[in-house]
Amino acid sequence: MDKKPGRSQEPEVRKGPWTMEEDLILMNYIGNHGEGEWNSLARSAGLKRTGKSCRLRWLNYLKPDVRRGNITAEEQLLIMELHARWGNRWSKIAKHLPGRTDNEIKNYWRTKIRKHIKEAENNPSQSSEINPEQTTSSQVSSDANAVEPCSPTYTGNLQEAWMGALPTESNDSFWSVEDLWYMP
DNA sequence: AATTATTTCAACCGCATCGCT
DNA sequence: TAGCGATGCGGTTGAAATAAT
Repeated sequence: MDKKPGRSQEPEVRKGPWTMEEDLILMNYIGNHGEGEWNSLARSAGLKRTGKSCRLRWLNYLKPDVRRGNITAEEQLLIMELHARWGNRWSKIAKHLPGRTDNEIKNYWRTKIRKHIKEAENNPSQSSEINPEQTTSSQVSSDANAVEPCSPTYTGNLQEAWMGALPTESNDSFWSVEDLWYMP
């Protein structure tokens, strides 16, 4: 797999949290060239990151149509329904939740829903709010069967795309992605 | 106010799959 | 068709944030 590109000199590879500067570089590069060919993208953009890392950062965080903020009750129901159907096929599930990433859904499941299941098991009388075994197919089944993933293709104007996709409750903590789009 | 425990989530890792030669 | 590189996916980790004591 991760083959060494050069035998003689090992390229420096950064790991860990992305800096604002790296985010900017990645966004600028993708804004100009589009996404894809992640390894060469990482090299050409001058990022000391692996292509994998760039892809993950873009898809899970920087991409304009990534929705941030709380999972809604509808989304939660949908996640439970789809998980009951497909199991841990997070990317498949994510395709039915526009703007949500597989990573986000996976994390959400592991933290919130599993916790509720555990609580429900310990306390069956209070388990009415969330019950993953009780699928609510009437609400979501038709939608789930129509597999129409939102198009990830590069449209050429990322900033417009981002503005259109801005969540209304985007008062998230720390510096946010929208801050980056307005940087010179 | 300080310390400890718990939760959250961004990012990494390894494996599987795909497409090209 | 085997070999190889690129990409995608799911599991896992660990640092930061938050809650509890």
